[in-house]
Parts: sequence; C-alpha cells; structure tokens
Amino acid sequence: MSESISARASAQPAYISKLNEAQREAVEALDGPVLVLAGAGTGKTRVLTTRLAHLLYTGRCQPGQILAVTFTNKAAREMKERVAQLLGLAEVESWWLGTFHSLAARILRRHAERIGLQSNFTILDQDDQLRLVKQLLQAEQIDDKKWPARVVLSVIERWKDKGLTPDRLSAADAGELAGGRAVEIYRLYQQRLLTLNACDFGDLLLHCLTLFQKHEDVLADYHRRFQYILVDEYQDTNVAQYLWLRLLAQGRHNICCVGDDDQSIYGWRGAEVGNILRFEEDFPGAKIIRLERNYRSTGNILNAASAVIAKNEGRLGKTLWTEDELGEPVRVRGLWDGEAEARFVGEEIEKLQRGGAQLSDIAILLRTSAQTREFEERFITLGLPYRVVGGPRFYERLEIRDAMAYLRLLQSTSDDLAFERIVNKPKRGLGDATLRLLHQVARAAEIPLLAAARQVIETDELRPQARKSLRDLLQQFGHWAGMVASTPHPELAEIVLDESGYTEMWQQDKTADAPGRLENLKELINAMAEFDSLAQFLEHVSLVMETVDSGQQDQVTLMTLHGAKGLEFDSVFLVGWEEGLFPNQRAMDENGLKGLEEERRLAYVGLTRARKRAIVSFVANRRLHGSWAAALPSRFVDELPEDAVEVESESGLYGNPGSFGGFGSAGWGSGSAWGGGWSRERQTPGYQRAQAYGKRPPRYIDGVAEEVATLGGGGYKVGERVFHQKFGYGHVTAREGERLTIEFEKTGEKKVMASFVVPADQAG
DNA sequence: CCGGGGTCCATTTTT
DNA sequence: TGGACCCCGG
Repeated sequence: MSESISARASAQPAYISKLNEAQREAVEALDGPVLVLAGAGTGKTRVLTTRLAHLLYTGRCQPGQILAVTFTNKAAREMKERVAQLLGLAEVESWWLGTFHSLAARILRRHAERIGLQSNFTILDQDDQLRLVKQLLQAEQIDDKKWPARVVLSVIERWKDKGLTPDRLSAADAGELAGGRAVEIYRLYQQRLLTLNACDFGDLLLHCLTLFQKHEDVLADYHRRFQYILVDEYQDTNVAQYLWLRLLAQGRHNICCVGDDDQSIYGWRGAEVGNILRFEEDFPGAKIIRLERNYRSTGNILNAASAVIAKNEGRLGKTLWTEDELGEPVRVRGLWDGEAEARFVGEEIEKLQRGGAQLSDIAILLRTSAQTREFEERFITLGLPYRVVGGPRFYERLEIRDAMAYLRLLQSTSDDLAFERIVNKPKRGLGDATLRLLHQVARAAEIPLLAAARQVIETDELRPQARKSLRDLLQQFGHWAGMVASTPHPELAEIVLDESGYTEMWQQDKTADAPGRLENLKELINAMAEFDSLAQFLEHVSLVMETVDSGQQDQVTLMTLHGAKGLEFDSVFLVGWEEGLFPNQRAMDENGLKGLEEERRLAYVGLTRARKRAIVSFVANRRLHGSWAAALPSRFVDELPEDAVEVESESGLYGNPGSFGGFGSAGWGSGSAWGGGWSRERQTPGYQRAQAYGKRPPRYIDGVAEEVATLGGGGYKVGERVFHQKFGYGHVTAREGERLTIEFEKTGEKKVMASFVVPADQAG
C-alpha cells in the first residue's frame, strides 16, 4: 500500500490545491514541533486529516508510525473516515489513531504487568469509582455527609489530571478535605484499584506516565515507533496528557498540535489552557501557524464573536476574517421570563420553517441542561420535533450496567465491584449479611470476593439458604466461564442473562420502564455482534460510552454550549444570557477571573456555531430552584458590538433603541460599575432572589403583553417611588441608564431594569 | 426488602 | 420546583 502511495509523490496531490495558504503551510510543515492555531470554522479538521494523508502520501512514514490523538471518539472516527477517503485506503483499524484514553489503554494493556496490573484489567466508570470512594470513606470513618464521595473523587481526579500520584503529594495538599486525609484516601483508592485489577480513566494516562518514566526500554520502543505525532483540540489537554505527549515526542520532536485557546472550555475538568499558551517554550523551535480565514459564519456573526472574545486577557490572539457578506445582524432579544423565551424561540423557529429552513439546521444552545425543560414543554405544545443532545447514555443505564457487570466478572474474576453489583440481582437472598461476610473473608485472605465466595460455601458460616444460593451462583459462573472460549459472545451474553434470571427479573417487573429495559438488553446483545471478542466489546463500552443517534429526522437540536463545540448550524439560538446563569455565578465564585474568561469562551464558542444567524436572548425573571429571581442581561450582551447587532426594541426590556446602554457611552453596560469592573472583591450576584414570591410573575404589565410592555425606561429619578410586579413598592436609590437600583420596602435593595417598574401611582 | 416521606441540593461532563 | 438520597416503618 505504501508503495503505491509514494509512487505518486512526484506530482502535487490534488488535496493540497484545495487548501488556502495557511492551511497548506500547516499541512506541509511536517518536521519539528508545529502549533496550528485554528480559529472556529477555519478548516481545522481538513488540515488535520490532510496533514495525516500527506505524511503517508509523501512516503514519510508508514501508517503505524503515526500517533494521532483526539479527545472524542467521534473526532477519531471522523478522522479515520476522512483519511481513508482521501487516500482510498480501507484499513485504518490498526492505526494509532484514537482518543487519549483509548491509545493509553492500548499501550497499557501491552505492559500492564510492569505497573502491577494484568492485561485484562477493567476500566471503571464513574459509578464504580464513586462506590469505591464511598466504601473507603466509610472504612476510614470519614463523615460522608461532610465530605461527599463525589467531592473527594473529583479532587482525586484533578490530582490525576495533573499527573500527581499519591507519592507526589503530601498530606498537606489535602487541606481540610476529608478531614485532612484526602491524600490517604487517594493512596488507598489506588491500592484498591490495583487489587481489583482495575483502572479509572485518569489511571490510563497516569500509569502510562509511570510506565514511560520507569521503563526506558518501553519508552524507547515507542520513540522508535511514533515518528510523527498529531494532536487535536490541544487547548483541552490536561497536564497528564501534556506530559504523556511530551514524553512520546522526545524521540523525534515531530509533534503537531492543533487547537484554539479561545475555545478552551473544560478547565473545570482539568484542562490547562496554559498548555497551548506555553507551546513555544515547551517545544523549542516550534512553528506557529494561524488559521484565521473563517469559512463558516457571516461577517456580523464573526464580528460579534471576535468582539466578545477580545475582552479576554492572555490570549494568543487571532483575527478571524471572512469573505462572506455581513449577513443578518445578530439579534438580541429581552423577554419577561423563561416561558416567554421558549415561546419566542418557538415562534422564530416556526418562521424559519415557513421560510424553508430545515429543523436540523437549527440549534438552541443553553448554559445548563436544566434549561431544556421549558423549551421541551413549549415544543411539545407546538408539536415541534426536537432532540435533546446529552441525555443519559445508553451504557450508563442501570440494566446495561448490570448486564455488563456479569460479563465483566466473567472476564476478570477479581472485579469485586461487578460482583457486588450482581450478586443479588436478581434477588437471591444474598443481602448485606452475606456480603459483609464475604468482604471479611476476602480482606483476611487478600483475595477477590468471588474467590472468597468459593471458600465460604465450603464452610457453615452462612445460613443454609444463602449458602445454597451462593453455591448455585458460583456454579453458574463456572459453567459460563467454561463456555467463553467456545461460544460466540453475543450468544454467551444472552445465556448469562437468561440463566442468571436477570432477564426474567425485568419480565416480571410491572413498572412502566421495564419493557424499555428489556429492549435495551436486546440492543446490547445486538451491539456485541460487531466485536471480535468479549474483551474487545468490554473495552469498547468502557471507552466509547456513547449513544447511538437513532432516527435522523428533521428535528431542532437542544444542547448545552459545551455540547455544541465542534458543531455548526444555520441558525443558533443563544438563550439565557443573564448574569448569574451565563456567565455562571458559580464558575465566577469558584474560579474568579479565570472562571469568567472561560464563560466568555463559551459565549465565543456559542456564537461561532452559527452559519447564517444568531439570536441571543435573556429574560428578566428566571425561576431558579423553585423561587423566582430577577435577572439582569449578561455582561456578554453588552460586549456585543453595536454595529453587528440588532436589539429588538419592541421588547421594551432594553428600553428605547437609542438608549441601549451597552452600545453607547452613556449606558449601564460601558460604565465601570458593571462593564469590565467585575472582580473577586466586588461581585454582584446575578440574580436577586424573591423568596417571598413563589408564584410566577404576571405576564402583563398594565394590561400590555410582556413583549411590548415598555414604559420608556430611563425616565425614573433617584428618590422616586416605584412599583415592581414581583418585589412590590420601593424607592429608586441609584440609576445607571436602564439599570435602576431600588430599595424595596419588603425585599431590600435590588437592581432591576427600568422597564420592569412603573411609577408607584400607576401601580394597580 | 420495599416504599413513603423527609431532607438537602442544586453548572458545564469529550473519556 | 423537582430529583436524589437516606432513614425508618411495615
């Protein structure tokens, strides 16, 4: 295959001529470290795949000598498909092209014994991890009310993200966490994983680091192997991933990272923007190539996005441009509350639809997944087809996880977590008491639960009934284990689920979701057929926990801003742009300016998803965990440039067109009190809670529908007595353009938009 | 072992 | 407001 590729090396391949200058440079700079800064919509994927194809086409190396890393399975799949297409190659399965985690797992399985695992180790999911931490906290008598397992686990995960093994930490690093004993818990957790012959996601990388650092021969082997390294979404790498790459790149120094610092939105998960910002220092002699020509969005959308992101500090800096026309302005719309917002979006979608738009070209992007609800309700009422991206995943479902536990235990008999999960599912009379005994025996003899069970049934420690029940179960497992080699795995799975009584358990179940669960189990077995072995299937499930997108109909997409990265739509609704929700108060509270900047990058990501039109909306009243809260427009609304935006004046919620503060010099947005003045010291809560009002605020003001309920705004004077539908009477104490500070008689001082109050004498 | 009822708590989630 | 979780009673 490589011969035929290199034979063509003399002529310039057709794919090169399709690239613009910067893209071509990025494809052709094959040697040494390269950082490709690829702004949104600048053809990043094309560059990545073309570069990979080019490496092969020019005969630089063989497919097996390239390490190509992505973050998502989807990205890996797409790259495989596109490269295969470019080169007319079919066989890409053996390539080192995949996610960090899958590649690390592949390496680790080859050398598992060097770090104390067997190569059939289990990869735990979040649920297993949590149960493990819970057990440890309990055993260590740490109050899990005060230190919930999920909090402790997330700290451990952040340590892992940073490449910190327990021995690199001191007790003091735990601070107060888990009563100051978090590092101890971490150490125990790691020990426990080893005895379970298991890894969590973080370990896949962490163990690799240990492997490379402690075993030079192994690292040298990979240095020889990987002549070229390609990395996608570099801005999202964490420290462990960075170290992993750096160790591997030490051999040839041919590393090409593609990313966009402005789209780094996973800092809360351990991603370090610093990795991309420091690239030149980390990889001396690096070439930096900027892709700045955008092929996706109109001029107005691009200008809006650029202006917002320009407010961030510490960027590498790019200037996106397009030859496309300015197009429609970005629309900004204020509404009374979430319900009105959903209604507005629904109407707009229907208008688009009447104009011939496909629903699949429309997306609604939310900051939090809880926001989907109001839209779903509205869309159901309208009969508007929609899909929510990012719901519960197939492999996370209870019945699937149970079924998987049976199979995992067959695969790895020391998988205690799997054992615990299924020992009494279906009910076998093996409850707490039995399990406690098994744990005791297992701990004393330092053996897995399954082995302990084998011992226990030979004694009379259990009540006869439990003993028989357990013996039967073990017998079944022995029987199934004997079939593994000779039975096709989908068939085996079916047998296990039937003979264990698991399928029957759901058949007997009369609750509404039982039939669905049985369906899912069938689907699971069908899915297995696509894999060569049980082991391969289990690996797939652990690493590729994704839902199959069923029914590709014409539907509107509802998803979080995070979920939207990498996607694009003709029309994008950016909803809930309110202080506190977006930028999210918690992000700012916990991470200060960094948090705010990450939120701003989310705004940038959101805007740049749009090809033709972007519509931003915010509401004045948001229901937040049950109670109503008054909201102010997001500062990001202010940051939109006036000439790319059209504020919909009839809404009234933004006052008179001419007095839209954020766009002028006199308004509230540009004033230092709000615009750029946010800091750790001076935080203004985004939402003013109205605890006293459990009811939805009225949708009409003085008999005028909310969208047109404008009272001019800005006409109030300090000291004037006013009435607010929700907060009641109060006096204006300060005024910044449309933004009034009012001392309410019942609820104290709040900031509200002028259009939401009426003079006290007009209240009624 | 189950369900009722009280309590507490509410981002984002590529693998 | 609603969901997840826990405790206790049957």
